[in-house]
Amino acid sequence: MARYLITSAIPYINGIKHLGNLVGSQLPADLHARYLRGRGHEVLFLCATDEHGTPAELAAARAGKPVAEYCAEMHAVQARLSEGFRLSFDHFGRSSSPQNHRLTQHFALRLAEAGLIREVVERQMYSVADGRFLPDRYIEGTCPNCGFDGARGDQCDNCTKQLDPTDLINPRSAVSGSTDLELRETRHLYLRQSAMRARLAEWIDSKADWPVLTTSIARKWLNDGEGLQDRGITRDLDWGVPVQFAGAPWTGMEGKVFYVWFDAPIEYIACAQEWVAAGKGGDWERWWRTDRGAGDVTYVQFMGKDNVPFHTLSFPSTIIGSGEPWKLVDFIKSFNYLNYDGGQFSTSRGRGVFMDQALAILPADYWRWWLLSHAPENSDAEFTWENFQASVNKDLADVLGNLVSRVTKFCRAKFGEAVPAGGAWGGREAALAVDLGARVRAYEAQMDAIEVRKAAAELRAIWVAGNEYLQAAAPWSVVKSDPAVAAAQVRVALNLIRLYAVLSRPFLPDAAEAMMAALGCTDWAWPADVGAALAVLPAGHPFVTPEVLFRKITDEERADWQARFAGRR
RNA sequence: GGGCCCGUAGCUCAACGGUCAGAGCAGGGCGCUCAUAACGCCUCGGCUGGGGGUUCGAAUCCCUCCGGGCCUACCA
Repeated sequence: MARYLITSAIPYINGIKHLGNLVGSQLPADLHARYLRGRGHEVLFLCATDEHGTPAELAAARAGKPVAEYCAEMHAVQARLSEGFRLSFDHFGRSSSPQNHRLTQHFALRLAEAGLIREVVERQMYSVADGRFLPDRYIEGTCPNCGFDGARGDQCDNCTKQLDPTDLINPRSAVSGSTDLELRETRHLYLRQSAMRARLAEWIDSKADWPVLTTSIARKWLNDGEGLQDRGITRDLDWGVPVQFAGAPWTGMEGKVFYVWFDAPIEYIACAQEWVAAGKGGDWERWWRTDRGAGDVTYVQFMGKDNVPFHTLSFPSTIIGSGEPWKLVDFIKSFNYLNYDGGQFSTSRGRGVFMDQALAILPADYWRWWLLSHAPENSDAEFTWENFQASVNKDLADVLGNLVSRVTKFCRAKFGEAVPAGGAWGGREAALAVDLGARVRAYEAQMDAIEVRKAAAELRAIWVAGNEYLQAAAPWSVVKSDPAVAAAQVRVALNLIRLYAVLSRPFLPDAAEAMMAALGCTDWAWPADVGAALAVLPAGHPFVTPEVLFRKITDEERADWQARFAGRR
């Protein structure tokens, strides 16, 4: 039994996430966590909401609420949706927690003591009317290059030219529209990532088994131009972790907070402290401090590709730079983007399916199966309703659901609702055990490697093997001439259902529970020996014929949903 | 502009430089009748985006062109 620490990139607080966000981090992280638990390992699976930053403040303002109140409400909403998707976090924390405040300030202090913090005076756009500094992208104006009127201070969306806010003609605040803007001097803390470059490069180079997506993005930032740049880790905002605190080695930082990307990864650690504070665990240090027992922990992070630089460079700089024995990530699984029906998911335009809408249409398992079996691992993937309908109907309803249905109903009709006695295994049953044994080992290999699509394909093949066996054994024919042989066949088939529940549980937690409940079984032991696993349910063991596990999606529904989610939420 | 990823069957995707490029879905045929008109078997389907090169051998490595996507440091 090994120990695994698993974190999912923490979703931003300002709204309900869409299916692309879900499949990019939380869902595959949950798959991995459930699988490892199923194998009997000790797992700590953490996630949280990322609550600081300008967008949170503006979203709260739009909602007419204090930002703390807004974040508390949205955290509850996201927590509820996480439960709806059966995301099995051991704790779902908040980056605004007191634990994260303390820890973020602690890291800043340690980094300063290590000489890795420097102060920089820079000039930022200040909006007098809004009473705040504005990030570049919150300044709008006319592009000096193409004349487009809606250009942002960081880039023109029309001609894609990189801009500085001062380049814009007639600049205005994107928040209020005010043109009363001025450049003001402001002092900020920078993390001297450049000083860590060689060490980070060596570390990345040692990770030969990481996804190309992960290492190529990291190398790009390490080597591009003049190499890894120092990064500002503070901002002129109210909402966040204060930069000026008792014991801080700098002065005059009142009114500033740490940049969200500094404190957000630290929340991975703080979340473990929250987990203890919530009474769910007794010791967070054995997961995070290599001097307190975390030396044998395997730490795996899941994230979308946009998060990779922060997890491969910034956060490791923080961890390593502290000089303290914190656990460093062992494997970073990153994902490409999921597109929606020929374009991108769009929160602002309401294009695509969002987590709340998805659950209002169909139960979690339907979405989990499609999203995971189509996870954007090697390139961007695309959600289409046709594909979704085909996968759900074929894989879940026909191959798995119908198998459960045909076995239990046949048994009920011929032998009653209990595992039938009599007969013995023949060559076909032995061959099935051998075949499934090999497939289960292949499935484990893909799951161990976090090859999500390939694991899903292997699981499906395991389901299909059950239908092949039934077709070849044909107990509905055999029962007429040799009921004892048919009984042995049905006994195997009923045990197949239990085996499939155990194997499918990481992908389909609810369906797995329903299958086990129908069988009246609570033995979730992972099948080390498939032959033995096919004899767990003994003759005479009662069961209940379950309801339909997965219903089919009709053409009418598909057309309806297609129209409903095309845009304008 | 620079960098990275991708391009394989109608669709979604596999394939450490090494049998005849494979699966699922869709299409066609046959079988079965326990089951959610479900299941099984067989079958059709490819100039691996184009062109050059390296090699005994290329989907795979190199060059180039075409097409798609992403990143480019103040959105997170």
